[in-house]
Amino acid sequence: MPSPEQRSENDPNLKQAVGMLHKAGYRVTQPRISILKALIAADGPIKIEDIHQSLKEENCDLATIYRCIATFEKLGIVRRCFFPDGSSLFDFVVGGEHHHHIICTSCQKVETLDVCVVAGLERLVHNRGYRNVSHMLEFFGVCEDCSEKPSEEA
Amino acid sequence: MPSPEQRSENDPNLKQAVGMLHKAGYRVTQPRISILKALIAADGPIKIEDIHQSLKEENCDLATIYRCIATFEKLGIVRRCFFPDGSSLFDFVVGGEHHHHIICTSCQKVETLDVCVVAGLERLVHNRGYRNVSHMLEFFGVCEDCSEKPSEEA
DNA sequence: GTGGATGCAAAGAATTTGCAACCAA
DNA sequence: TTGGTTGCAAATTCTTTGCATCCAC
Repeated sequence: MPSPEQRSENDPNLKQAVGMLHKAGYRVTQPRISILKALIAADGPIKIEDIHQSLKEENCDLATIYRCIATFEKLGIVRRCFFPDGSSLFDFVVGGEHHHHIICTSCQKVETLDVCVVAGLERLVHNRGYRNVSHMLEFFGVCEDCSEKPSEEA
Repeated sequence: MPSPEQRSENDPNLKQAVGMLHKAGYRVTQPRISILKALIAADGPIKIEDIHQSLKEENCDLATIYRCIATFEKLGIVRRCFFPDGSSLFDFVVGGEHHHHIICTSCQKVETLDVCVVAGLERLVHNRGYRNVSHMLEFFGVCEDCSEKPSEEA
């Protein structure tokens, strides 16, 4: 029976991401693998700082994480998304369907919304003469748990 | 014939925003009016730094701009939106239709997209138990001008 | 007159960069 | 072997905060 360690080693999405690095001519280093695993384990958007926390055993430098994430973003391995306060999160998108999120503005819980009606609109943008079109869509709201709870500051 | 100065004084959207400030119990100060005018004049999303630039005659402090924008955002006078690199822009939304943008990832030109098919989806999010639902949608792409130009670094 | 708002300066947070040592290919 | 990558530390950039002064109400 594979340990969680082994399972994550064999994760097909990890393999695919590593393949993308390799094919693009980037080196497959220990820090990069660790960061990819952290992104996959997060199973949703995650903050740079949280990646750093989850990698404190590996002693991976923050600057390295910023540099790797920038590389991953360029290769389309991760996608940047935003909290309403402007902070950035990164979402591992290899091997998954295009999707969006619902972010609770109170507890910051992130839920995945597995529909995307917007993709069709990209065609419209393309017709306006734009190339390499992409989009970013996030929903914000107060989740059920938070709205049932009486406000802390009340 | 009114000068541009006078016209902006009488802008109904400015008046409405000022009314919102007033009704919420905030003071209507010179810096706040100047910042609102800069936002309106921008006619689209604008960076904090650009507001600061356009107000250099008024000698308005950056800290003041940050504080005012935060107030405006809370009152729904402006809406935050994002460049793909994570930097924040602010869009004056009083008296306008809900809309989205197409941002050129090359020259950073911002175009307004006057359709919003997403509003209907907010209902879906609401049905999941979320309250105070809002959303953020931006399109990114390389505009016609930029894709016709041969790349600078080529 | 009075409390909220501003300007200034300093603190804090987030992100980037230079460079020598390191290691994946 | 060798150039891409990392860790460390310093630099930059972005944003917030404390506080005395000021002004909108």
